Amino acid sequence: MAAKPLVYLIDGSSQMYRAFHAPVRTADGGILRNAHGRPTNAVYIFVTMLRKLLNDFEPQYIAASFDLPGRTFRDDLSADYKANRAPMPDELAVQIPMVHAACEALGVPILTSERYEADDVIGTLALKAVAAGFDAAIVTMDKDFFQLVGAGIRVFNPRDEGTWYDEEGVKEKFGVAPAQVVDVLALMGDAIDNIKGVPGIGEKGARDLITQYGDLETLLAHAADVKGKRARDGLLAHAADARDSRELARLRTDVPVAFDPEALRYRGASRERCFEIFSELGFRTLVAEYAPTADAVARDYRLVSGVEEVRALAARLRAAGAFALRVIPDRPAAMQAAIVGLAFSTAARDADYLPIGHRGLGEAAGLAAPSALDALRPVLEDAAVKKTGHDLKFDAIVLARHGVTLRGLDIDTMIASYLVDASPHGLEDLALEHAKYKALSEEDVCGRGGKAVSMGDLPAEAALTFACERADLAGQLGPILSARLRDTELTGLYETIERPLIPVLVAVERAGVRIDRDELARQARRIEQELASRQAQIYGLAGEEFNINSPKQLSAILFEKLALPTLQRGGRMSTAVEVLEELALGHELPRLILDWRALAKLKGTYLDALPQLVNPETGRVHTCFNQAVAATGRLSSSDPNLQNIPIRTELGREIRRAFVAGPGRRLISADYSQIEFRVLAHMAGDPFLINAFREGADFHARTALKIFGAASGRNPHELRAKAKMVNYALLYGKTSFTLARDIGVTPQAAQEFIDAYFAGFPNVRGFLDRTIAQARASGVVKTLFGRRRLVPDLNSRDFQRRSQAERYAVNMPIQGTAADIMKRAMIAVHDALAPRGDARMILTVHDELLFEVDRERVEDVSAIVRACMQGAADLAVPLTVDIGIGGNWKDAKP
DNA sequence: GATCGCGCGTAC
DNA sequence: GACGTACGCGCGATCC
Repeated sequence: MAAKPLVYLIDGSSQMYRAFHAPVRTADGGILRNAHGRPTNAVYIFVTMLRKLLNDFEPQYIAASFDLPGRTFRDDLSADYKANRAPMPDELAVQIPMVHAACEALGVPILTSERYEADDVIGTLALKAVAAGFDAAIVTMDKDFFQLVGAGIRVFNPRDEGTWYDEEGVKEKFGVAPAQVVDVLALMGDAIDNIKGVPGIGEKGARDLITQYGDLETLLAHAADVKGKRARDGLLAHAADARDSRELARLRTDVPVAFDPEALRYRGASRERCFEIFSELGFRTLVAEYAPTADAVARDYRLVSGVEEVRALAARLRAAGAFALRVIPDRPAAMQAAIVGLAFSTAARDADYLPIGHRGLGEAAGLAAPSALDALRPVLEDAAVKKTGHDLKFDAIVLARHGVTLRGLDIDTMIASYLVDASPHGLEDLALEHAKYKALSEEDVCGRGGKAVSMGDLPAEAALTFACERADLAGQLGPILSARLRDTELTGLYETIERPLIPVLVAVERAGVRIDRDELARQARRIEQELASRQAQIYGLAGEEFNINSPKQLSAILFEKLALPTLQRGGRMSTAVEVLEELALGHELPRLILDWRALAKLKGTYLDALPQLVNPETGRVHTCFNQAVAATGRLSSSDPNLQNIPIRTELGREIRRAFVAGPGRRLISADYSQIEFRVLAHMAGDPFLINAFREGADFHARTALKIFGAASGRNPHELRAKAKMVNYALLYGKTSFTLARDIGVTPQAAQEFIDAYFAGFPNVRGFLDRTIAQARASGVVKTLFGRRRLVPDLNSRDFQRRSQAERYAVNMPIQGTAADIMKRAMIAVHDALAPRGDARMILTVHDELLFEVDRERVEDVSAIVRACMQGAADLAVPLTVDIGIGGNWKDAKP
């Protein structure tokens, strides 16, 4: 017998309700929302479920049924029906039209009824479908539907991997046959829908009684024989309620709705509609999936081969006066990559690809790199010919390593996009946002995971479209983002700080830092011994061996086996340092764990990792500075991160001994002193703070004096330490609660410190209040140099989101202004040192610059560095710079 | 076997 | 619930 066609009937309203209440939270603890702050969590989960269903079962017939607002026949049956149900939350109600739209877009027809609930529509259609020779699958998590199972009808619960229920499944899950389900529901009632049921009978009792007596009428007829006084009394007194409840629980199967298979035929998703509504909803991965590809767009992407064609290309680039480019590398690290090819675009949907390093089988493995680059060098190095790209620093570094100095940098679309809005700004994201189509990803071309190959392993023809598209898109996006910069008054910031910084970072990354690998190896050996001895002690105290690095295993040992007090930190058994510090007072083991962890961290993150990142070409470590990551405008460092090398503990600081100057050279470390507090003093215009800095006073001691008074008679060192913490608390928008925990006083006392601070510095309070008020009105906060950060949540009703936004709002202008100043200093220092050739900048760590300098030029260079850094901004307070000199980074710290 | 989120820890 | 900005390691769950 041929299988009958199967129709899927989705219980839309209940699926949506459950999707809304699913315990899914975003990182900030709120529910999912789109860019406009509209809640989208229920839509997201519903859509995920629906797509999985469509994907897994490829249904031929499908529909989703939804309730409409308003009375239904059940309200007429019982005045109390659903009286206990809270009204639908607004945040769910606003998602209903979006769920409907998503169903339509995905090709799933929607069914509603004025007078009946979605449940009843589904019940009726299921029966009619069976009568018409179909099988039916009811997609729901609601147990009420078990009553319909049998004779071609099954229930599918889409939760987790999904579960199918036939008659046997219902018996197993619910304990009775489908025909008995209504009777069980009638007895047990439903508190949420306000179906009364019978007092004294719960779920288990109801199931047992119906199993024993077969059905409700038989049970009621024999009510007097029922064992158990409560159940018996309940049945005798509430027979009528039980019968009424049964009618409420019974799904109607006579709703006036026609079963029209053609109306229920799955229509397939509409790419355009899905792209449109998922864009509106802000579902990035889905937007990417349904985005149009560029196939439909007519593009002229050409492969360049032969010396003549390269010369012609160079001439065209020069004639154009400006172009977009992309270097196609054989690996992601700029300081190691070889050039596989170069892509150029001088007009939208038009690009050339010059392959030079393909090992593939294509006829054009490419020109020899030197001759191709020689032909292009004049135009690449000509500052009068403007270059656009996406992450120009990368192209510039790779080209520089191949002997070409990229000049005439114009628009970097990655940085421009980041300045406008720090949300994702990969070229593919920007293509979707601005060009409205899906760009080829490297994965599309090279494969993903372990099977991925390098661009260089592909024939040139295979890389052609990808490469040309990179340059083409950058070229198309350039003017768009340039206009966005103008609209947001960021052109000046871009042109005076971010763009000139690119060649500085190119130089710093290329210079790299010399590493003493022997020193690292010595330290690693010493730490290994320490680790081994502590490990033995730890296992001894624990009474068994376990993985100390596993928080899970560790908490099992500490809190279960040794039954140490679980100092609650947010309900979870944390093994974080504060917790272990406290436990260490009562037991020997936590201290050993802390020591072990500190040692393991040093070894794993620094001592073992750093030597592996030494570049074989240069013998140095070349970190990558990312100019488009940090929300405040700071630079970040990765591969390796050289901005978190230990300094606070003596043992950690030792690692800095391995960062050394080359022969005949010295390291100069130049730190801005208290730059963020100076920025605060300036921006707040506080006369007392400004004077403190002008007089060169000890800043924290001065604040201590102001907020605690001179007459308190307490230890001034202690007061200074407390004032320092209050100062930092202000910078980060800390609350009295956390400040109290940090400085070991009550929250009330901490609040008094904060109050005293604001009383002493009324301008600071005014500045912070003003910043938040302006941000609330405009949605952005700004630094002194015009850098901005979006803070959309300042008007959120959610206290937590709002408070977080307020902390962002007060912190960003200060941290960001300090970052602006440092960037200006870097440009100035670079410009001053570049022509000399006796000194190079090799690191930047937020308020510190590190230089490697010829030994006999140290004094000279120190003076230049100091002058450039101190002159990087004209504030109401002086900027001061502390300088230290040494053969390694540890000794050079002032 | 690769990937990803989490807990934790380092810096400023 | 409670401190801003980053990056990276090891673990272990999950996906394939």
